[in-house]
Amino acid sequence: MSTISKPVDAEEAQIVERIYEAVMDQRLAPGAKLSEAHLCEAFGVGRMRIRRSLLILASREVVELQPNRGAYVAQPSAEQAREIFEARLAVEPSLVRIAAQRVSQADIAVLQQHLENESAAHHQGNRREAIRLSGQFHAAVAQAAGNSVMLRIVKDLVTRSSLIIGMYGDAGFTNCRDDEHTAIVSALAAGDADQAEGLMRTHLEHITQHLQLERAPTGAQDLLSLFGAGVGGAVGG
Amino acid sequence: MSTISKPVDAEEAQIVERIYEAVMDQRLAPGAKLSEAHLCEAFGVGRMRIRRSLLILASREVVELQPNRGAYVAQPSAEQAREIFEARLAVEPSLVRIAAQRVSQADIAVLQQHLENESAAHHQGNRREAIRLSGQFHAAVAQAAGNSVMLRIVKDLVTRSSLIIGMYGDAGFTNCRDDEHTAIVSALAAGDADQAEGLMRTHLEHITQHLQLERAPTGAQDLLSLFGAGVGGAVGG
DNA sequence: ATCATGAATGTTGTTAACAATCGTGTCAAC
DNA sequence: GTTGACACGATTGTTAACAACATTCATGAT
Repeated sequence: MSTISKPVDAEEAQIVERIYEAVMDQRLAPGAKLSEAHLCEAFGVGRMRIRRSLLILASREVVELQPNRGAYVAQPSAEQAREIFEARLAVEPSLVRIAAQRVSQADIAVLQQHLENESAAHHQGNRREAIRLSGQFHAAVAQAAGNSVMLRIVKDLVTRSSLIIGMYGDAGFTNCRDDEHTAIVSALAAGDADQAEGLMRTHLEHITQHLQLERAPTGAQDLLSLFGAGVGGAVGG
Repeated sequence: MSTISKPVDAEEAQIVERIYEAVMDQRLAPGAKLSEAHLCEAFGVGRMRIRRSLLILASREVVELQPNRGAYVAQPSAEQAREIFEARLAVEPSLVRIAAQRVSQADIAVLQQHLENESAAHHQGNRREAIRLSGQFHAAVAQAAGNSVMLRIVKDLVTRSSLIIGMYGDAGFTNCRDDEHTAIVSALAAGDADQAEGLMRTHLEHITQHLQLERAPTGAQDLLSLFGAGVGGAVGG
C-alpha cells in the first residue's frame, strides 16, 4: 500500500511498518515494552527478524534499545520534542511549497479522498483512525511533492510527533484540526504556493501550542509505565 | 568527538561512523563491495556486529543490501540525487536561519576554526581531507543551530551527496567552494539571518549546477567498481 | 574457438544452543 | 517491621554450526 521503504526484505519492512503505524495511532504508548518473544509470537517469525526490525526502529529513534533490558517505545524528552517540531517547521512549509508547484490532478484527488476519510473518522468517533489519518495527511503531502527522501523524513518526524502528543499533548486532543488540512488542500488545488506554505506553518504552530513541554516532564503515560515496570519505584524521590 | 548518534552500542556506533566518514571523503566509492568477512577483520569484531552496522547503514540508505549478494555502497540514481538536493534546499536554508538566531560566540569560533582547517587542507593539496571537511561544514552549521534532529538529517543528506558528487560531479570538483562557506559564517557572526539563508541557498544551487544528472547514468567511478568487482563482468548488457 | 553445463568455492542467511545480565521473590538478620 | 543478601526465573546478547544462494572455474560438446 504505502510502504515507502523496503529496508531489506519485504516481510521485514511489513513488521517495521506495522509497529510504525501502531505507534502513530497511539496503540503503542510511549515507554511500552516490546518483548522479543512476544513480538515473535505476534508476527509469527523468528527472533532474528524481530531483532533486525527493532534495530531499524531504533535507528529511526522510534524505539529505544536498552542494553540487556530490551526494547521500549521511545519517550521523547521535552528537548527532543522541541527539536522535532522545529524540524517540522523547517521542512514541511518548504515541502508544501514544492507540492504546490508540482501536484497533479490525481494527487489532489488523493488528498481530497484523504480529507473525506478524516472527516468520516471524526464523525464516527473513531479516534484511533482519526489520529492515524491525521498524521498520514502530512505524509500524503510529501508524496504529492514527489520527493521520497523528504517523504521518509516527514514520516519519521510525524511518527515521533505522535509520541510527543501522547506524552505532552492536551488530553483528548488529536494530532491536527482537519479544517486546517482542508485549507491546505484548497491552496494546493489552487496552485497557490505562498498560501499553502503559510497555512502549513500556522498549522504546525497550532499543534506546537497545544503541547505543554515545560510542565510535563512525566506525562500521564509515564505513570502507566512506572506502575507497569515496578511498584515501589525508586524514581522521583 | 562528533558522534552525533549512539544507535545501540558505543562500539557499534564507531563502526557505523567510520564507514560513514569513509563514504563522505570518497575513500569508499559508490558501488564498492562491503564484504562481511573483510569488515570483520578490519574492525576486529564478530560477524554480528558488522551485520548490525550494515543494517543501520542500509536503513540510512548509505549502503544497499542485496539479498544473498552482500552489501554495497549505495549508488544513488539521478532521480534520488535530484530528491536529495531538493531536500537539502528545503532544509538547510531554514536551518542556517535558525542558527543565525541562536549561535553563541563559541559556535562562531568553532565554525571559523573549521574554515581554517578547510583552507589548510586546500592549500596542502589534501583532497580527501578537503572533501571531508567540506561536507562536515554543513553538519557543523546544524550543530550550531542546536538541533540534533536536524543535525542527523543533514548529516545523512550530506553523506549521500558525497556519493552523488562522486558519480555525477565534474572531475576534480570537490564538494563546496570554501569561500562560500566563509561568507555564510560571516553572515552568522553578524547575526544576519536573511543573508545567511540566501547565501546557503545559492551555495546549494551552485553545487547542484555542477552535477550532470542527465548525461551520466554510469559515472567515472562506475568503471572502478566494475574493474574492482570482476573483470569481464556480465553487467551492462 | 565459443558456448553451455556442472562441480567447486566462497559468501550470505538462518537456526539453535549457550552465556550473561537483569528483575523478582524469598529468607534470614537486625 | 524493615533491610539486606541470596537464589531463582526470565529475557537479552553472543557464538557457532548449518543451509541456501550466487559466483567462478573447469570441462566438454558444438
